[in-house]
Amino acid sequence: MKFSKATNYALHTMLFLVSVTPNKPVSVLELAKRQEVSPTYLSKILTKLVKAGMIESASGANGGYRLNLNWENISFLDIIHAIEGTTSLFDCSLDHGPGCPIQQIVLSAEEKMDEHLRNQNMSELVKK
Amino acid sequence: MKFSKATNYALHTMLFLVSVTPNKPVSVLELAKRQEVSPTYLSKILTKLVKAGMIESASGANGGYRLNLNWENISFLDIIHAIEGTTSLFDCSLDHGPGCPIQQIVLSAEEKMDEHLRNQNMSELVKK
DNA sequence: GCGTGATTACTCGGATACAAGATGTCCGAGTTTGAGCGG
DNA sequence: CCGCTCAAACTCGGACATCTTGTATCCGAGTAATCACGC
Repeated sequence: MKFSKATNYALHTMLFLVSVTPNKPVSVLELAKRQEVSPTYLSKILTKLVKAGMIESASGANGGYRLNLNWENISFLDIIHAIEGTTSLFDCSLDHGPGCPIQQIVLSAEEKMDEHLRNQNMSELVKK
Repeated sequence: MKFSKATNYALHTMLFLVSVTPNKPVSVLELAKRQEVSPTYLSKILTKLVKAGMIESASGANGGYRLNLNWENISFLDIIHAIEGTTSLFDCSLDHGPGCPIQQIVLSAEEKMDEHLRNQNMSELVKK
C-alpha cells in the first residue's frame, strides 16, 4: 500500500501554484519540468484537479493552469481524494455476521489519518 | 491506495486463531475454507506471519498453525507491517531543498493512523 | 491602421503501450502422525 | 506386544501464470493569442 506518484505530482503542483500566487496561468510544460515528469501525463492528473474544482485551465496560447478562487480552503485530503478516489482503504468483503470488528478498527484508523489531512490546507502550507 | 487482500486474510486468520484459543494447530485448509481463498495462497501469507514471530507452524500430520505465546501483545500494526512491509506510504523523491513540507505533513498523518493501529491488540479484539 | 486569415502555443480526450505488483496455481521436497504388519 | 515400515496428512519453498493497476506515450481535435498581409 502506497500513495501513487500521481498524488505526489498533484500535491507538488498545488504547492507550486500556491507559492507563485499571481493569477497568470502556468503551462503544464513548466510544471512538468520542475517535477521531472512527462507533460502529457501530468496533464491528465491536472485534469482531475480541474474537475474537482481546485484549479482551472486556460486553453490556447499563453494558457495553462491556475488556482481557483477557493484555493485557501483546499485541504490535503481534498487533493488526495481527487486523485486516488474516495473509496476507503479497506473492505472486509466477507460475511461473518454484520459489522466486522476488523473493518471497524481499520476504518477508524483511516479516519484518524484523514482528519489530520483534512486540517492541512493550502493557506497554511504557503507560510512554510 | 488500498490495503491488499493478503492483509485482510492475515487479519482474519489472526482473529480466528485468537477466538479458537486452544493450542491445537489449525490446518491451512480449514482457515482457507472460512475465507474462501485458496489454501496454497493463504499458506504463503501465513508463512510471513510465522517469520514475524506471531504464529508458529507444525508440519506433518495434524499439523497447521497456532498462535505464539506472545499473542496478546500483537497489534494490528504488527500484522499489517508483516504483510505489507514497513516502508512509509509516501516518499517525495524529488529534491527541492531539504525537508519537503508535503512529505512531513503526509508522514505525520500516517503516523496518526499507525498510532491507532498500534493500540489495537489481539487481547482487546477477542473480547468483541 | 484595420480587419482577416494563417500560424503558433497551448489544453483535452481517447486509445494504446508498458511495467510492476498483487493474486493465485503447480509441483517437488521435507516432516510428523498413525496405521499395518511381521516377528 | 513391540518395533519396523509405509502411507497419509500436513507445511515449505521456488517457479510460474494471470490479472489488475499505475505509469506513460501518441495523436487528433479544439481554442485562444499573436503575427502577417492586403486593402
